[in-house]
Amino acid sequence: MRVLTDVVALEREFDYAVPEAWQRDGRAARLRVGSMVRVTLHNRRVGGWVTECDPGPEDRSGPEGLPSRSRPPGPAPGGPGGPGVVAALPLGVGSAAGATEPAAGRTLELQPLAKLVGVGPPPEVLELAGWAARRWAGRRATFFGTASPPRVVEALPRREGRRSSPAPDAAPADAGAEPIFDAAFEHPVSVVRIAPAGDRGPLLTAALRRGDALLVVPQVAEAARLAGWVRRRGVAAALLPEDWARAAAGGVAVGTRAAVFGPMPRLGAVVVLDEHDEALVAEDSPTWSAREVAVERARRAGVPCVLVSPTPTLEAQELASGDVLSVPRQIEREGWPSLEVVDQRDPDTARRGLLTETLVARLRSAGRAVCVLNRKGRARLLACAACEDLVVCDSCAAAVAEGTGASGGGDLGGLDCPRCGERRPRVCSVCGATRLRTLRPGVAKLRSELEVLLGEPVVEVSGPARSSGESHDSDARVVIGTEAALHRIGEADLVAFLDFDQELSATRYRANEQAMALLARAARLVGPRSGGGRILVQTRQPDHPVLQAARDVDPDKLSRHDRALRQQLGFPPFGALAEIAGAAAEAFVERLGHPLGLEVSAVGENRWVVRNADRAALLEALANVERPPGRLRLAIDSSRF
DNA sequence: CGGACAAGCTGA
DNA sequence: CAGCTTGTCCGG
Repeated sequence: MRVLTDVVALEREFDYAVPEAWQRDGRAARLRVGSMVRVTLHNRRVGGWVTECDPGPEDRSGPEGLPSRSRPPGPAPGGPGGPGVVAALPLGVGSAAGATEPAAGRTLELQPLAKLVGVGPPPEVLELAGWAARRWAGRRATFFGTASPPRVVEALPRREGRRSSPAPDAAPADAGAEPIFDAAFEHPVSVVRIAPAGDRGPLLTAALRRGDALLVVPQVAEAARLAGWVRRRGVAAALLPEDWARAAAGGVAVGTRAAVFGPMPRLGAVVVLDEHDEALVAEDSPTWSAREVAVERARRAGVPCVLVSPTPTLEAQELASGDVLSVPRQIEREGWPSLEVVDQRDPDTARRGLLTETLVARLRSAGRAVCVLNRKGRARLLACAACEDLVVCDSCAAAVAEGTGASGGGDLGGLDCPRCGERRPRVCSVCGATRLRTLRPGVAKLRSELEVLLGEPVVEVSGPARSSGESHDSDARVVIGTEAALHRIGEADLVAFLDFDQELSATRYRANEQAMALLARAARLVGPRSGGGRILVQTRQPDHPVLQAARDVDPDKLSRHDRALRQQLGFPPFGALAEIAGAAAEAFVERLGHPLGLEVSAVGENRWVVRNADRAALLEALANVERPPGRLRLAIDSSRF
């Protein structure tokens, strides 16, 4: 048995013997490509996946995972046309060496497999994972892990039958628009644009008609809701990752981004909902995109892939080679709220700062309202939770910020002085307390000012996750917070962006799409204009392409604008860029060298950005670099640039 | 990745 | 030169 271990840094595969006892007790018969096993490696037990059952005689150099000088050029590991399972040699210990093979081949006594853990990803998913590893220059074991069941699966259950055929479409409201939903499934890849409050039911129904559909959404909560929706229509649905075994038995499957590596045996179609949502792209390296894996999976299975969004990304449009299917304009328009733009350049308006007259008037007359003030990044000011003293630098007295190199979750990271670079532990130097409070003067001050203006409580909502302590978000009629508030509030009548220029002026190449996505997110919160849903945007750029597109309910207008720009500047999806960081970054960049057209720039200690207008060339070059040992973060097409 | 083992460093 | 640290190699 050839095995890829779960030792991520180890791309090489190793061969193991099937213990005699396994032949007798039936375990040998359960072994197949994808099976999860434990093996002995260098005096320790590690997990792994069977990648080949009949590896055949091998020359001593063994299967190399990485391209190496000694290996003849051939198909990439995991790629199409990879090693097929060849002849039927009897499974067993040290299957006889082929007569033509070098004698060195089988003199090695193989170690036995240590344990059969359970069922793993099916072969076609392993190959897909291998493809993804190459595409995002990551390790196969990482993706194999993503594709594996969350808990040990000893055996697959029987497939649950459809309890009944899908109910006929119960919502004939946009019957006139329906043919496009079926048409979407007649192409290998298509993009369907449906307004935030538009009805995705007919599209999903069309998906279910294709057989075992895979439905991918950005958020966990949404996956659960969608699975419920499918089940209510009389169709059994596995919710990934929990129902991994059930999904492996067949049927409709629903899940978030990792679900694109789900074990479904008879895919009929793949649908990605809200494909614009950044949650579909892994934040940490490898920065794989579920949208793209979905397309590749569907392609390999020979089934259609439909990418759905109120505001389709250029990436999606490229994958579908251009066309965006949409409902008639009037219907689409109805699925967006009304948009009001306040021009902050107006002198009378400007005088009031962020709390403009229009804003206050709309907040007064609205039902539930959410004010969004984006203050991304780390807190600027910290105060001691005990003595309320401002935390300042010991040597220069400048206000210190949260360290940037901190490990993320750890609150024991240091504090960095932005002025003199001094670093110190995260404690109050006056009283020694370790609990510090972040001051976000922007939001805090506005909250109290707004409270005075409105004469009623205004609650600040912040932080990405709702912590158990504060559950009173929903009590106040008006809340204020960062973008996170949009994810924490379920419903509202009005969303007001107090300073949208923060979004519009961001220098990230995807800034426009991200700003539009934010409006779409707000739109879903407040619902259609017919139900009173409205969005208010304060800006100094009222004619910005994003706002024009939103005002006209014409997302394609923005796409055309952005496409031209990105094409010209060589940004994804036309050119490619990658961030290379970490201790091993320098070695990696060195090995990468300077292939044709490659632009390499150092952007800090141990950090490089490489770009190439020729997208395929850069991806290929990155995939072919033999990974140096050490920590390496490789973010391909990261949207942070 | 992490164990094994070799090469280098320290102290008496 | 033992005893320990640091570095490099390699795994079936």
